[in-house]
Amino acid sequence: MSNPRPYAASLDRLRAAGLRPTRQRLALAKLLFDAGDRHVTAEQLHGEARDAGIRVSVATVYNTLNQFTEAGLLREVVVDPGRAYFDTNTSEHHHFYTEESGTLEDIPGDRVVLAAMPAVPPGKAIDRVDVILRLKAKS
Amino acid sequence: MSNPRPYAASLDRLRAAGLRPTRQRLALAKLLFDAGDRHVTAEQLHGEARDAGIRVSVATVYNTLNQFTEAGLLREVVVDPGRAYFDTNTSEHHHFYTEESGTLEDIPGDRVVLAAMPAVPPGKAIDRVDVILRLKAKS
DNA sequence: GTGATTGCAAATCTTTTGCACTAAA
DNA sequence: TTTAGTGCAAAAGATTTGCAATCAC
Repeated sequence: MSNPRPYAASLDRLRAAGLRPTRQRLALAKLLFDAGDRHVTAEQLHGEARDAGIRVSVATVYNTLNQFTEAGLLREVVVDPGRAYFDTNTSEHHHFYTEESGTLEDIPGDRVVLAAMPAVPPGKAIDRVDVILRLKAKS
Repeated sequence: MSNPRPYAASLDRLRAAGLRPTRQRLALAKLLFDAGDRHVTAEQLHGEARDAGIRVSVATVYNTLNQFTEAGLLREVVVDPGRAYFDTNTSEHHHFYTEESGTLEDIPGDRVVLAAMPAVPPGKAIDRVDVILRLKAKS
């Protein structure tokens, strides 16, 4: 069960992104990417690091999440004004969002298709398409 | 050009929504609904009220926007973490968003169709579908 | 009058920033 | 070494809240 090089994957990932593999970046990368697809807020990730015995400041968690996003390792999901979510799945896909619990869930990109693409204003191009299906408890 | 009852429409709107037509609610309603479809932030609306010579506190602008939203007079559009937009168009439709300028533009609901509706998690129902087409300057 | 609404300032929450200190290369 | 990265605390925004004063009914 014990892995002789628990940070090998995170190390490669950071090097490939051109980010210096520091202690805290390695630890955060491990928390983020070793568990499959995840959606986290800065506060959640900071709490997990804390629980795992990793000393990281909130500022560093924010900085790291932003750097990972810029490097293409993460994607920001906007579903709540005043709270940023980060998604480890950077491929084209969409989201279910349950406001009540603050839960995000992926929807594979091929399950949602725009049947008609509206005219884009002149001089502009589509950068990204976000589809959010907001859920509530069934009545 | 001068209207003998400039607040008549706003008055009816507030009464229909069950909101007491106070001075500030009437003034904000007029700013919001007399100019057709609009997308505003609390800060923008506060500035407009200020320019129009209406004394309203920021807190009241926030409270009013939230009350109008709860009453179904406005719809909140989430496109930016850390800034809430309110849309006077409450019918089913979607949005173009240009992050660079903070500009929102409506897309009629019938111009965007989801070709395949993904399976909704058990016990949940779809409350709303938000489609955001993020724009950038054409390269 | 009486209860809803407002204003103001303070409080809260999330995120960013400045700067001295630490660590990676 | 040299420079990037980190921690901390302070700053910055956006939004909410508590409470006395004010207004609609």
